[in-house]
Amino acid sequence: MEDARKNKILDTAIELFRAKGYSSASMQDIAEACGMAKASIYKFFASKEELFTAAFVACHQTLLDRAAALEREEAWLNLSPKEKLRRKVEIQLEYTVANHLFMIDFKELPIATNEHFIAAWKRKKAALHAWRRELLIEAYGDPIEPYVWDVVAIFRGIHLEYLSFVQQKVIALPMAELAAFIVDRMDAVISDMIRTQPKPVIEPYNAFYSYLNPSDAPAREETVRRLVDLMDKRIGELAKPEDTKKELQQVAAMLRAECERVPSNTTLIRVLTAYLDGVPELRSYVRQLYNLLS
Amino acid sequence: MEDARKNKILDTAIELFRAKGYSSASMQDIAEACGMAKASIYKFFASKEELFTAAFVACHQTLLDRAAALEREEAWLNLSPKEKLRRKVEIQLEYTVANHLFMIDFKELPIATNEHFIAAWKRKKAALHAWRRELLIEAYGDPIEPYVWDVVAIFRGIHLEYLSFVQQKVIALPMAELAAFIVDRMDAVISDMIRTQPKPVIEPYNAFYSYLNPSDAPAREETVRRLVDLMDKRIGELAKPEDTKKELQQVAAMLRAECERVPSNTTLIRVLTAYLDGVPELRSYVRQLYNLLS
DNA sequence: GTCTATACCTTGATAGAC
DNA sequence: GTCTATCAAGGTATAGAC
Repeated sequence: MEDARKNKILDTAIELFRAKGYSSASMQDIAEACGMAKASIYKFFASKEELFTAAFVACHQTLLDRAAALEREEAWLNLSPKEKLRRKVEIQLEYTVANHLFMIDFKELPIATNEHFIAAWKRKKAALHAWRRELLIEAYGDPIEPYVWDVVAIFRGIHLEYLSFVQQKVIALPMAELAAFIVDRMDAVISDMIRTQPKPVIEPYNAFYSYLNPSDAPAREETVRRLVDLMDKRIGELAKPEDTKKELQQVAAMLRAECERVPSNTTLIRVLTAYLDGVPELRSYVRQLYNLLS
Repeated sequence: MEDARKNKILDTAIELFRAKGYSSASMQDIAEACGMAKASIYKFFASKEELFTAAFVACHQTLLDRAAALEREEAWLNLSPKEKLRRKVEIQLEYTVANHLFMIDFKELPIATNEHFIAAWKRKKAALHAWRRELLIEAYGDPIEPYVWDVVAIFRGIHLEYLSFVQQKVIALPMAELAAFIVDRMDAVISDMIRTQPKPVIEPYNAFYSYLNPSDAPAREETVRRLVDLMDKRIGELAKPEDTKKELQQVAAMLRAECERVPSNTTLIRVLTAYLDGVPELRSYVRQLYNLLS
């Protein structure tokens, strides 16, 4: 049976990657742990990167499967929205504790440049992202729609931070209680947002494309455009003579045009931003613009 | 001037580590970027790990320095507590954007087993952690004291999550506004916690253990002191005869005295802790204490 | 299909001329 | 102090006998 052998390699690889990380877990280690020769692994997986990708995908499937199974349980429909949310958070906590390696940023890993892996990674990331959006909408309904990506971000941030404490084994609490605690905090954040209606930070447009595709060119251009719009608006509010403001706005317009041109003149952009940087009120805009363009 | 050369290596290393990560930035790369031979680097830094540690330390000093500088500004005292908080959050955001590599978990890196690095890492982590606690206490006052570590955790989680969006260049907002947004969300979480008084998840005891670090001598002494205090208090709450508790508290006092003496008698410490370890309720304290002292 | 043995490469680190 | 040249270690991946 070749499948059995392949699965054994995969399971062992998952275990070792989890324990030692990508770089430190060598093919040699995995082969030894499987009780076979290194060359045999290469009969099933063409490279270490492909093996890791397979491990990554297999691991991620688990969470979504478990969440789906939850909804098929008999008692599920009788639960309150909040309790449903809590249950799902609990599952997510448990899953993430076990699969921490596969949840973090892969920026540091050599595999972060492997195209096959990146494709798989993005797919899973998007699925998780959409799933989180779904469960928050289910729990809190339409009112959070305008902020939903901010809500997802805040939820994920809190979740991951507590997770690191769990990882350090300093939380003497069952995951069920931790999940309840997190949900209570989310309650507070969300009801406040619904009441005060702040301007969302993460716009749907960005969340949509960028989470999948951080380096997506059109998305970034759109972001730059919005930032320049904001800066333009801010200039209008400055306590300065009208003609000064007019001039600053012209500079902003030139900057905007230059950013959209392909290829853009980086020297001109530098000069224009340097000019705007002279106005203290605009400095933080300019800085963020720099960040976007670099 | 040897210092100039050393600094050049350090700056280049920081740049390359930031851009490519620890593993992918080779000494070869760094040497080439410096315009010198690889062997020359080894005249200044004994190993790659030491170079990385130096880069890490140099980078971290910046944030705390900048925060300290902020407080010396003239207008500082006239700001409201909330505005002070917002300003500090802004600085932290800007700093963290620039030094992302040095802020993440190093679990995946080979350097995570280097003792020198771990010591430096923990020291900086503890300093940042204490700083965050400080600024939140300053902004919200004593009422948050019981939850302060949870508040810090939630703040850090939200902060890091938004940071990843900044990193992905999808946030069309100056850091000043993002900081204000985050502070508003923290407001909601905190006033809710003050109102509902939930049981904290992260106990001060745990916070010490995970963040205040054994390798930093003064910090460690303080940690030990607080830990013994906590243990002393716990002894007072035991359901035991008064004279038994009295005796246990005497042992704790001796332990405390011995820990503060330099050099301390490790055998005596072992004996004292072993004695306290006989009381089940104190066992987890003893274990952590042992950890701090090892 | 599975093993042994090895080719080949990239690292970090060093020796030794200048 | 700085270079060139080189080493040793450890990694991925493969060739070839069985």
